[in-house]
Amino acid sequence: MSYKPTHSYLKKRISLFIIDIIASAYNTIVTEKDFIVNTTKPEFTGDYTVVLFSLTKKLNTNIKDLATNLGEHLLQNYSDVIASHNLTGAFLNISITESHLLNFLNVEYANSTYSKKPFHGKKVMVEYSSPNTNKPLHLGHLRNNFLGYSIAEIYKWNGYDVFTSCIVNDRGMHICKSMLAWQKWGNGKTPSDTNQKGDHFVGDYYVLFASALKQEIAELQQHGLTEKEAEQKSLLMQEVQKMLVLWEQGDAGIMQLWNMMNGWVYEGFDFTYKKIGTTFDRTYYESKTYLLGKKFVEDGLQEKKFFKKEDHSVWTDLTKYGLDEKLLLRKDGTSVYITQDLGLAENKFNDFAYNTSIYVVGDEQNYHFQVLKIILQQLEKPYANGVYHLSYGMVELPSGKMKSREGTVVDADDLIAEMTTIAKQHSIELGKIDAFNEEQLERLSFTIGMAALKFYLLRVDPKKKMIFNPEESIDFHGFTGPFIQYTYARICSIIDKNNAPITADENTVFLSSLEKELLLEIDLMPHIFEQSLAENNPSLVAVYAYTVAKKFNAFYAQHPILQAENEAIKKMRLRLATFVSYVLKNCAHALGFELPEKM
RNA sequence: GAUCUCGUAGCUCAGUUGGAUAGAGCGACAGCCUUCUAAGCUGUAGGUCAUUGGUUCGAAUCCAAUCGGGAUCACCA
Repeated sequence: MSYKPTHSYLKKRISLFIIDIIASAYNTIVTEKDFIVNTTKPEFTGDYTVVLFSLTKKLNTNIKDLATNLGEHLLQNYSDVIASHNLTGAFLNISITESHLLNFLNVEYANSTYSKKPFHGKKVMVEYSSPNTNKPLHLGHLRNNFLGYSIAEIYKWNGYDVFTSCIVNDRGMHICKSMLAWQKWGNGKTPSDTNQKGDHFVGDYYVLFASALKQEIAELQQHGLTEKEAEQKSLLMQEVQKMLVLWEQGDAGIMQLWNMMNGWVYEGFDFTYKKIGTTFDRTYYESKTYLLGKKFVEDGLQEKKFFKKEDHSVWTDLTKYGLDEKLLLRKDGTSVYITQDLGLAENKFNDFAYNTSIYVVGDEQNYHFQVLKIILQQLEKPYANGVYHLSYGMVELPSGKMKSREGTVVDADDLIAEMTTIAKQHSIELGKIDAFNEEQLERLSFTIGMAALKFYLLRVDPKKKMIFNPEESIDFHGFTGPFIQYTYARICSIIDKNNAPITADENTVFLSSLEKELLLEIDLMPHIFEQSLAENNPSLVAVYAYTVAKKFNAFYAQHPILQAENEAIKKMRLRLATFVSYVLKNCAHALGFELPEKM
């Protein structure tokens, strides 16, 4: 009759019980996939429900016999967990014993790392953020950063050895564009001259180039050229291409310009990364990995896995995978995007010997990563199969895609500042933090604003695109980060106000149905984190944290802990509150935001 | 054109991988602050799950077609 802290949640244990019973009573092997265990709908009595349809078919028996049989065996063999059962239709509803739940609570409530898996040595590399050094970060990058950070934390929680990395796209055509623009129209100005963050400063020159190019192409089109022809004929584009070749040759002047401008950008990025709490175990630079990629292409060419066209460009034929031919090296010998990713994969494997390598990159690059994996397989790299693209949808505005050229980009720095300001206004209006000094208020506002922002971006399934309406500011009420924070702060205050030691016999306690629900919810935490990892989807954790917090608030709004009818119940509720606070804290940690003890 | 993807309440999103009468938040409306934090709680209204057909005990979920949005198919990254 004692609870064993196995972290094996009830839903799973019930499945295993049933597999066991069927093996002995029916002499048949079934697996967890042969039947379903659900949480029971509120209108029926019970906690978990086994759906019997598929089992009756498999066992060639009728529902009633099977239900009676299962029910009896459950009660006999697992009486410490199973209290009772009833059958409605083909749904076998099972109730969990109160003693099991109370034991669970009493053993685990003080376990601040409840549901955390022990280290098992499997290595995961998570690459995320991956900025371009030609423009500042925007809302889409924030989704990427928060996703990458969160998924790394979820892997850690599940016992993985995690190594985070960032690839900086610091070279290529787009970088040359902003360099050329600065060379032409910058008049030697620096970010401090215009009092701008470095990334914003450089980004402005990228936009400047884009509009100049657009104008030039429009003029050429008036002379009867198609858009594509115009782009090829464009003097600006030709200059950019020349600059790229010079860059790859290591031209001293170009390198100096490149280093200077990238330096400005990094300064700006560092500021933003620090704010949003993004860190990497290692930063890779495309400028340093692309040469290795070129070598791989040469290797593949030698081994006749790739082929060269008449103009000296190098390709691989992917038609047998249902894809097209793919360019690997341009005719002028310079490398393309995928070339550097080949080198990068090798570098990452040499540095970390990963089992799995996750790339957090937008879904517009699904094709790219499909191709990358195939090419690595063509090259017979041992790490090829571990490549996984964590593809996420774009963040769009109600009017459609964000476009930097049209000025419809939601800038990351601006948004962070705005969230902090709103949080501050709320805090002052509510008047709860009057005792705070200016610095504490600033810190709290930032913590709350960031939680709102992070939760907002993480609560949605990553693979779906999401719509952000700048007209309506991000909410601080309801299904939000601040709601989790609020609940946590309340619990802290409850515990704080009860210093008096309580001694009572726990066995006299009875759980209300809501408390039971809350405990069953907490019991599910290991399952949620496993699922979240299996799907590479932090939104499950966000939803979970909200559900737990919601249930806590719902019950304790009406049943005050400190006014409980007797000491035993008070003690039990304090323990439950503590347990909830740990769960919330761990969820928040996985989602990358802080929980203040007072707000 | 080809491939992929999405379509659920006025808006933003869930929906436990095929299970019972489809759920939250926001917004709207009605209540609740002399008792642990009202960034909260309780209630009401709001749905032909894009459409049509199929598969079966059972479909928002699987299959097909249609309509509608988006992405990719670059010597951009």
